[in-house]
Amino acid sequence: MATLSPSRDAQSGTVDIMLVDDHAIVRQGLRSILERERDLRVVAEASTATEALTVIGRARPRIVLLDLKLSTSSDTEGLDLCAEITAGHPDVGVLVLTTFLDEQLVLQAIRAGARGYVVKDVDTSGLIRAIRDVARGESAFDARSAAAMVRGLNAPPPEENRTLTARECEVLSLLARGLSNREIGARLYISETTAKFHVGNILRKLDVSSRAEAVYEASKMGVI
Amino acid sequence: MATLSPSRDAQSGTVDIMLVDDHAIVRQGLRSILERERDLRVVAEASTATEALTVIGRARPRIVLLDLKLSTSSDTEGLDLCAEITAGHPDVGVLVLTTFLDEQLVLQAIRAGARGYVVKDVDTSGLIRAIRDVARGESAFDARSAAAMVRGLNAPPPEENRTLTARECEVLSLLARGLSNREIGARLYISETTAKFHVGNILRKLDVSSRAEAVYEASKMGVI
DNA sequence: CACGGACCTGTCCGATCGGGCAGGTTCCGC
DNA sequence: GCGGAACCTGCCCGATCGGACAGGTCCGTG
Repeated sequence: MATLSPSRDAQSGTVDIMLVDDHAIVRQGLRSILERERDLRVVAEASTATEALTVIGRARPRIVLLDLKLSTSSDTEGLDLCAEITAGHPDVGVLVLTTFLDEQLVLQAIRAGARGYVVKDVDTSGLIRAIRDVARGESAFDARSAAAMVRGLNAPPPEENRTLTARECEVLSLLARGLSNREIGARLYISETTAKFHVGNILRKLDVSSRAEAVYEASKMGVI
Repeated sequence: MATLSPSRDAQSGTVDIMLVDDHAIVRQGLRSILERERDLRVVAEASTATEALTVIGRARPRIVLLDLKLSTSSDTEGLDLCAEITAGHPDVGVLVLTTFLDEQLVLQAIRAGARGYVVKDVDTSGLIRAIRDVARGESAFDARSAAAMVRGLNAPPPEENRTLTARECEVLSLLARGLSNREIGARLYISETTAKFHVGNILRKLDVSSRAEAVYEASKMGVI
């Protein structure tokens, strides 16, 4: 059968896939799932970005299944790899497979040339459908990713890096110290409801969705 | 009638009070509440620690009503002032009046020589009773403060500065980036329940009660 | 082998959080 | 005077959090 000259025909033939994930377990799991499909074939694996770039030239897959995990260490490694692959191999479809949903990440992945974005908790059939879609040259985004993408596209346009009001800065400094809404209210002589109101505005302006995230941002901003 | 030689008699006479609070409004409010009582008299006010130490020598109050607010800036200023007053003026009773309850703060205040700890949301009569108690040489802690004190005394004895396990460090680093339990679980390939379990242990070991506080501690620890 | 420690999982519950809705005041600039 | 912004307040709701249960595995030490 040989790996020579893999089929690039859109209609038929085997879809050659490369798996990129730093966990061997995950790669093995994906491999066993995908190889149950007669039209899918895993032709290569890689656990790092550099390894992926080395292997992709020889394996010449049609699809790269890329686990975009912002692991504890680097956040952009996966996105950079995605960009490099799509730049160097325009005929390869990168399908981002990630553990969970992040609006910004969906958009960044698209900018990096990804042709699909699938959250890992989709069922097996969803993943396989996505692979076939991308292999046919289409895009593949599951419902949640698509929704996130739309939200992300709608939000950022006017998404001012809004500046915090004086009061909000006050609240942020307390919030950043781990105080609850009730405690913030007590310290500022305002009601818990009002503290919550300010916190809500801060979350919106900092573009985060939890106070813990806000504390993280505050620490990066040097507010603490 | 003169302020000369204020009565130090335990049984009778006027109780001279000094107010220490950085908010003029609060001082005014306290003054009007206290002066409705015929046996209470506000003889001095101060808005800062240094001012308080200057004024106390001339005013010679029996009671110092000290607002121990860990304002946006300094956390220990109030406690330090409390310690200085009780050291330099052992016949003065310091009654800590604070916005909300904090177990550690109650204990720290006691160590700093405070003879009472009243949370601001007690009713007026509770405050006045506390002042009269301290003036009589007794201690005055409202029910909630007393309960907090007991809890604080029971907890800390073996309170190890427990060290985090490897897994907990991993979780902390994600937690400190503002991730939810679900997200942490997803990234570590464990269930949300387990993530929650680790977070719980981290909170206990760091001696905090919310993830936002944990992020704050983590930032101080340089974990971020 | 038995024990403890680290890790993993689940369920239940009350408290808090975050968002949405509907108001109010004050102050400043047009 | 008439917006508009910043601030303040209340009520509702579903989601998440944090704590307290009650289990389980694996592994290294005694």
